[in-house]
Amino acid sequence: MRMKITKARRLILEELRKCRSHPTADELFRRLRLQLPRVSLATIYRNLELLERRGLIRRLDLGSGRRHYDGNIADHAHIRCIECGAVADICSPGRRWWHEIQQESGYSLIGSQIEVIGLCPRCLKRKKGNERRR
Amino acid sequence: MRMKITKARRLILEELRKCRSHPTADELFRRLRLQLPRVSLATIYRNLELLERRGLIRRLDLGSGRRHYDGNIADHAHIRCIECGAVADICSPGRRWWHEIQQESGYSLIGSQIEVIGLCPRCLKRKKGNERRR
DNA sequence: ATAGTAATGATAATAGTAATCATTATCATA
DNA sequence: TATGATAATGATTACTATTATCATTACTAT
Ligand SMILES: [Mn+2]
Ligand SMILES: [Mn+2]
Ligand SMILES: [Zn+2]
Ligand SMILES: [Zn+2]
Repeated sequence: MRMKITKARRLILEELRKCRSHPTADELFRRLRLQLPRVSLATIYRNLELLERRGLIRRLDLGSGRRHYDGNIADHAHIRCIECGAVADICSPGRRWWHEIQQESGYSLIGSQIEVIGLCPRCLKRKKGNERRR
Repeated sequence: MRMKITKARRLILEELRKCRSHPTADELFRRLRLQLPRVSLATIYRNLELLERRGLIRRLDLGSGRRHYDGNIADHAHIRCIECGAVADICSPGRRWWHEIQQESGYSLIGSQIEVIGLCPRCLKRKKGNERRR
């Protein structure tokens, strides 16, 4: 089954490759409607699934209830602010660790989903300010 | 608000500490009903949330659609078989990496959720067998 | 034993994602 | 460029895991 290049598909991939914000399906839907007003949310989901299966994008199952999508398929991990939800890139733990777990677990490794949770610099600052004020 | 020790709560924690299989809420529900036939699924969810907030268990938001729970709160990561869904323990990447990302990202780190995906030894074997047969 | 209140069971509500289906758009071929 | 096969779409519904609601029950400090 070959993949046709449709307007929605092209725009979704472009948007994901352009932005660094790891949007959800709904965020992409709202952005895409500006250029393609009649697009359906179902089209967003279907294309995200297809693009992920083709290895053109990454799907992030963070623990926030909604999935995030990433146009950057280079090896990297993510950090999410527990306060504002922002998702940023971080570097992965090294190849060393990867080989270790492959040896120890006996699994054949396919991919990884590594998320670190914390407070982003902005929220950290705000929280500290609030504490001082009390 | 202090936490009362109820039958359901005690049994959930015992089951999670005993088993190594990282069950979902529904799996726990079915197991608990053998000992507590009138228990409600809502009770399972409420207790899991409470126990997680108290730091007595861990909640795993893997990319499988359902959450898994872990009675082992020692520092470790997880590996999930993409074929059969089995979730096993692996060791975390080292403290070194943790410090690096704290420095580089500027975040104040709280926790991490690290999942590696692959094929478990059993599924790997089965798949190889099938290929040979073709 | 009792009073105060946290927890429960039953059930409805929510929300994100997936499925359905008639219609439309894409694209290899002529 | 026109055509035909079929992949993709929009609109809508269905599904499923989790959360909220609320009257009733079970804990526990006194
Ligand atoms: Mn990223
Ligand atoms: Mn574990
Ligand atoms: Zn933040
Ligand atoms: Zn397996």
